[in-house]
Amino acid sequence: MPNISMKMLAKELQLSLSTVSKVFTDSHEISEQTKQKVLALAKQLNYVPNPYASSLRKRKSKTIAVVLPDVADSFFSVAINGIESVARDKGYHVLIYLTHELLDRERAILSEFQSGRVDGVLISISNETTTDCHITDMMQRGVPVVFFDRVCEETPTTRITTNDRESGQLAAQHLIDAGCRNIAFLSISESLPISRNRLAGCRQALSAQRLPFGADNVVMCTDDEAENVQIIARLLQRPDRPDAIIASVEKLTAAVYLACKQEKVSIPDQLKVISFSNQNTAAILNPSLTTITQPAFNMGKMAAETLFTSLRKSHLPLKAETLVVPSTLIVRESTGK
Amino acid sequence: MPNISMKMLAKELQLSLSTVSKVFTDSHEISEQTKQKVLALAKQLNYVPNPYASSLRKRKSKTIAVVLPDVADSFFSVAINGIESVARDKGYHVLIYLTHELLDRERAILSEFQSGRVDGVLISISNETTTDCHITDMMQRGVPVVFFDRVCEETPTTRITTNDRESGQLAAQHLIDAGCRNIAFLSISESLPISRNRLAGCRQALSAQRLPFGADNVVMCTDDEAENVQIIARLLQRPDRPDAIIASVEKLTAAVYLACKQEKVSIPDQLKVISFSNQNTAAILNPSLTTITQPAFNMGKMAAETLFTSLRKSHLPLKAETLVVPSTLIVRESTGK
DNA sequence: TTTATTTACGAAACCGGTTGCGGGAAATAG
DNA sequence: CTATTTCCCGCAACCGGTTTCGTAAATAAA
Repeated sequence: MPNISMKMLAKELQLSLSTVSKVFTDSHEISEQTKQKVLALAKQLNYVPNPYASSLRKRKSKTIAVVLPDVADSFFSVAINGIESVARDKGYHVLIYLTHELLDRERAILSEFQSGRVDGVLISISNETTTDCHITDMMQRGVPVVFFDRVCEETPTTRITTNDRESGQLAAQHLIDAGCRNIAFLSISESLPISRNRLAGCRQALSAQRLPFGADNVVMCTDDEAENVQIIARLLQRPDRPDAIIASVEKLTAAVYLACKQEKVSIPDQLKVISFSNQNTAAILNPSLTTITQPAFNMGKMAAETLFTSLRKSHLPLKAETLVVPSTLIVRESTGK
Repeated sequence: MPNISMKMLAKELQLSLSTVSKVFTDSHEISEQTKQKVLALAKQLNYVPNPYASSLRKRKSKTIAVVLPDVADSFFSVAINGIESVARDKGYHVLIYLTHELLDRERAILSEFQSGRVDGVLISISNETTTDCHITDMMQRGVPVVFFDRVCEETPTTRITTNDRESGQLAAQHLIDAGCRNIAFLSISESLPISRNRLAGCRQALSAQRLPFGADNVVMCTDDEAENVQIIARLLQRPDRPDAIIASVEKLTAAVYLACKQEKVSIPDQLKVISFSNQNTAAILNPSLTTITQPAFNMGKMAAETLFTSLRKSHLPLKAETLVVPSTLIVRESTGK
């Protein structure tokens, strides 16, 4: 009895259920006079239609899923802002799911979407994800997918990325210009395109200058910050200690600074540091951090807009293309002097 | 045709629809043999039941809403982690909505929940929210609500908070112990209990020491960082410049550091700073930042657990009580020397 | 006046599961 | 050899909107 239904509106107004329903779709079959009566009562009773009844019949949920490795990350949380702003605008609802970088969770989450729960999915894959069959399976079931940031390059759908390769190149070039000759690249995955492309760009910049860049220059990090501090500390203890570090993702920043403090390595005198990061504390770090800042809000927004456009005209499937929103190099003290 | 339904399973196995349905509820009315047959085919075809059909009939959605002012905030993003972990565990789905500190949006969002879209709501109110009628309305429609962090103290439901008052006191006492006598408190709202309680604790600590703390010592900030920098800069230009600042929320931290840099005020020599913050960059700021760190994950987790417990036994409404998870003072350099 | 058309609304099927109830067959009891 | 119970399963109503189709009344066209 708590919630009011169309049936109750209909009975109250001596109208049929279907007439009331048609009022809410603003059908031309209903006279203006009747519409006003129904809408007036609906407003008075604060009527809100049951979304699931509608979803069931219309076979669309007006809901999308956002699947992320983690939300405690400036990039992802700002991207959510972008997504939510578009969704609200278009009248969509947003379900959020976290994989915590686990492929199994990612699979389990996506498998639930084969039943109409969502009209589409925005996903940034986990760093364990090297195959895409769980994603293509879902697409074949009719659930459109748009990747953002952490994409699967071979999956035939739209991908929103930033210019990872150019950014890696830009970062390395910036360090070279600052006089660095032995640059270490901190990675979190060998398979993720963002990692690989940023690394590739970095490598390209170095080889263009005929600077050496071997396997030793690439350091694989983990998901555990304390562990990363140790990994970086060992890097700093090497006889051929690097004179610069590129942190390929935001969450490695703290580990770099902490390892430097621990090993008494001074930034930027002994080591220059640049990080891919959206942290708004970059400017107030000690020293302030030079960053490659990704357009998180716009990437989220664009991913959502792309998906909604495809949903509106569902005969038009998502093109297998990569849309690139460029990042920005923000030079601060950590690469200065 | 893409999605398979129970009807298709039933036809394939020469069983009735209801029999198949009962298999999935593990009904005692169905023989073990039949169950195995149905489950085997379901697994083979990768059958996933339509959640909205079920929601419609059972009048429960297995979905909750999380309503937040913003997600680009360490506290909220970590709290989401806590919420999501519990939700996943209990088989619930999480819809996310952002108010951007706008009461109107908060109202619009909640008004949609009167129709069975969600079984319950977790909310942290906007700083414009001073009345709770949009919330009590929803509760009266049968949608349970649990507040977390930014609560409405007078609304008769469960609230999860941290010990804001004691934390404010602790922060002030810590500054007093460090020799400060003229403490400024940066607030973001006159009405939010978190702001008021933190301020009250601060005031209490000062009056206990017979130290003055008037209206001038409380500085109201805005939602715009550049503006906040100016506000704080003006504060630092006062003839009776404070010797300490308490930033009552995380997002004020950067403004404080930037204003100090701009005004060439040295932390902690000329000004000690303590901030309510969950930022993991606190330790690598210059100087590292003393924080009151809130148990974000556990608060989110507890809010979700409380809601789910109430949902499981729906005859037991949520008690109008406040559950307190204590914060931690982490002393670093910004209050040192 | 008759026929064609438009307008405004209702009846009923439908979306895909859920659930109360009824009944036939086999098993146990009397 | 009946009477009762138990075990399995199907029928059908139901959740709350959506949509197709039919139709009576009003209006236009012939």
